[in-house]
Amino acid sequence: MIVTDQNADGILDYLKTQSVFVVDIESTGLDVMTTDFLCGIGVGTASGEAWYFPFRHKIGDNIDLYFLTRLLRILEGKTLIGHNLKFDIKGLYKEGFNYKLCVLLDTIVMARLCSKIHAPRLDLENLLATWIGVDDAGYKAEFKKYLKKNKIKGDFSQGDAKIVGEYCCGDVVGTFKLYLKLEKTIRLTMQQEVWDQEKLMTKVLLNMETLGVPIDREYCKKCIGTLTNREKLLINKVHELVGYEFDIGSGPQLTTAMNSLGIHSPVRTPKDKESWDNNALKKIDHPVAEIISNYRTNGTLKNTFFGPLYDRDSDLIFTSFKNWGTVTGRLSCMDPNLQNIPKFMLDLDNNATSMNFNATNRAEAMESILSGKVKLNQVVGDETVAVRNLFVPSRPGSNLFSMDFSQMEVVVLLYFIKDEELLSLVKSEEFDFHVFVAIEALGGNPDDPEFEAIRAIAKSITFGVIYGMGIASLAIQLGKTENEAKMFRQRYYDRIPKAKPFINDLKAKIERGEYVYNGYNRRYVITPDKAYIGINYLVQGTSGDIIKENMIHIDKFLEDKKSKMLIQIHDELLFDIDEEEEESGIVYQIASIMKTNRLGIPLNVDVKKCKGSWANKEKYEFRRS
DNA sequence: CCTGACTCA
DNA sequence: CATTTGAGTCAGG
Repeated sequence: MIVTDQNADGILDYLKTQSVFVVDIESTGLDVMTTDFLCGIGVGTASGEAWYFPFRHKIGDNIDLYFLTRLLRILEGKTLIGHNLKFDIKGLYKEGFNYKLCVLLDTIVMARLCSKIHAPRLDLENLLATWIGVDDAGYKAEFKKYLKKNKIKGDFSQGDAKIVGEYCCGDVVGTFKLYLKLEKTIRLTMQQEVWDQEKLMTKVLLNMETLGVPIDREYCKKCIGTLTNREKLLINKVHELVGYEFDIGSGPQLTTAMNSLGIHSPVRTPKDKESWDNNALKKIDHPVAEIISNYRTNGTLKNTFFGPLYDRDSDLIFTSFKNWGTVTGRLSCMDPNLQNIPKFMLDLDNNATSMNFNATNRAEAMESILSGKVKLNQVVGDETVAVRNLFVPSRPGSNLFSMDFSQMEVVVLLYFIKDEELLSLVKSEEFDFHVFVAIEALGGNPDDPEFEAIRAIAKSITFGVIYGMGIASLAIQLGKTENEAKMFRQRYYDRIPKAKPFINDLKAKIERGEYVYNGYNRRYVITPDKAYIGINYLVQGTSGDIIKENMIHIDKFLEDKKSKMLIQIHDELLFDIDEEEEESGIVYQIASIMKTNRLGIPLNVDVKKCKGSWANKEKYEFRRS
């Protein structure tokens, strides 16, 4: 039902008597934290009724914004159900809504918990079709036709208030049906524990997402200039070496160019074409290989990181986390993804060698500078190009702190296989598991100059085991033959005798068709042909749920503080810490929370204070109050 | 093994 | 002609 200025009072009076609501906003687009804003709100109650409050439609009747304020006051502190609810709450938040006392129940998170497939389609239309029945989603197709006919992309304010409103009410009613169905399914699949945690996570993530992550746009702009100029140099260089101009980004053209130089790749893609990825390039003994590699790195930094961050036109970056994005239960992060910010930095010192040109190439590089194609002072600079340099404290009185678990997945694996000896060793801050394996399982000697290489093998095997890696991929990873890889892994299993039986039991269980539950009772449905993957889900997913448990407690702890939690990167949390609160020991207290989890897994936390930016981390010694 | 973003075909 | 899709590549864990 569409709300009008005439009936609004009566409807609001009724809504005031309710405690559970379904909400669904319609907006001008998806960037509700920045440029977009809501044009109407759909609200439903447990009775199965729904009302649409149109506020900013270009066609049809809107109601007075005064009713928006009244509606928001009614919704505050109540239980709100929604599909991808964080989006809707952010839209309301921009209108002055305070969600802090609400209970937030997101059907998209519930749907992921209930899904039995690897990559379920979690849009409302699909979920209604699978969980409720095809007929219930029919109104969606009808509405899509309307959008197409009127050339409406994502801005629903261009749609008629009545038509958009009826559609929105359909979503609201559907979402409530879906909620009831999924709520029951969660109980039947015995995932109440992990669902209880996810409910709280929705609000924690909202707190992070509405805060924004501050960046240094000045530095960003500088880096884009540097990278743009360096890109021109690198393209010229490749073209000179090949002898003609072409698009380095085009696979077919690159193959033709390389072949014309008599170069063939030792590596093939899955489609049996010549592969030119970094792994292939480093095996090619020709100057062009390194230039292409540098060109790619340059392009990645410019096109994936600096450019898009700068284009957001703001000193604050608003990301969105997905607590429904992965099979395992980890978070993922998008628009922008702040979980894959490069750790490396590009060093550009004051001459052409900085661009990794060798002696002969340097002369030619200088030539293109001298010929005026590129000005030297545009290319060089004493700044270092590091994406993490962009991430800076929110204000003069605060600093970024990075806190990460040491060898988290290893410890979680040890917990599952119940290796008491190693669990007690791993409690020590100094204990390095990979060194242990290198010595005890692989017979390495720490005084041997080769020891670092042996440690690297140990590390690869451990990850291989945790990832459920087959022997073939392990061999590739180690750069050894399959027989050698098999031998290394056998020694590993010999020294950690509980690992193999645990993994085998898990596989057998999956092959019998049984479901796997992680440490927080998150269910994994794995088909027998993918039984090897169970160990990965268990370890990665339990780790993901541990840090979620920590985040909920940290969020609560920081509620009345100036310090804020900014980003999660799987086993790391990034904070903006107020200097006075730092003095009174807040960092120690956060670390203590992180060391505690309901499974009693003994995790150590590395604390680093950032000097200036995220790129500059120093080990932090606690100052206890 | 788990992700997301960009580019070209 | 515009839009969608898959493949390839690369950043993180």
